[in-house]
Amino acid sequence: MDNKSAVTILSSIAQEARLDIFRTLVQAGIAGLPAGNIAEKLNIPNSTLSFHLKELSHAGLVNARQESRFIYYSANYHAMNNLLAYLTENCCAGEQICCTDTSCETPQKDAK
Amino acid sequence: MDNKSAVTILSSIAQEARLDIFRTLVQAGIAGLPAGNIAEKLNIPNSTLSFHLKELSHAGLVNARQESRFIYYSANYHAMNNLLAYLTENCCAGEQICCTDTSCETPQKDAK
DNA sequence: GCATTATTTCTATATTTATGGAAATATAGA
DNA sequence: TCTATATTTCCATAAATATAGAAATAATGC
Repeated sequence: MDNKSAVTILSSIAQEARLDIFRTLVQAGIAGLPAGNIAEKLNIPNSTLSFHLKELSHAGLVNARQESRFIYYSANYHAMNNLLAYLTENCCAGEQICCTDTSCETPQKDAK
Repeated sequence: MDNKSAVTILSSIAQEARLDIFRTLVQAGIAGLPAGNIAEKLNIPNSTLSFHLKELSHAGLVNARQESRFIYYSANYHAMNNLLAYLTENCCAGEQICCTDTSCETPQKDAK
């Protein structure tokens, strides 16, 4: 992943409504949820939700599939996984400094 | 970490110049770099850089320390670590679906 | 205190992003 | 085809963010 696509993906979740939407879709699992269902659950007007869903799918973080009259949106776990890998690689010195357990602190020396 | 602070941190790196700045600081290690050094390296005017550094430090992603006439900025690895933990926990179904190796795909069923 | 260097704040401007009502489009059943 | 439902697009507007020159502030050495 390059710098620019990382920014695109980050931007897509760097917004309260959209982070809520994405988290909701993650919870919903691979089947996803119809747009109206998300709108109702999160109390977002349809047009506003549509705008945010477009941002998310443009970034590749959500997938859409039509089923009967509904459009089901679902989280793209793979894309999120790629983002986490990018951040770990490029923004955590490849896990050498920033490890995964929360007790991890910045080393005092010999950080290589 | 709550939703709002996650958005604050995500916003702070969801911008090309700032992601560049942060990556540069990660590479620089715990000693960090003086502001002018970053500006020169990334070819960003001082005032613009200052604006971005403020965003990053407001989000808690970078630390600043004065040393002589220079202000050294450094990456806060711990904060980035917290963000990754939040994303893994809340946006990857707690690693049950979105695991860490890149070959990982979304499961077909029994995602629990 | 003065000059030099480093950085920030101020200011104006340009650009992007978010919001939501109303109209348009799409799907499907009677 | 008509109707109902689901979702998107259009549009205007409001708000937030980014940019960078110029002036202001801070730290240091002479």
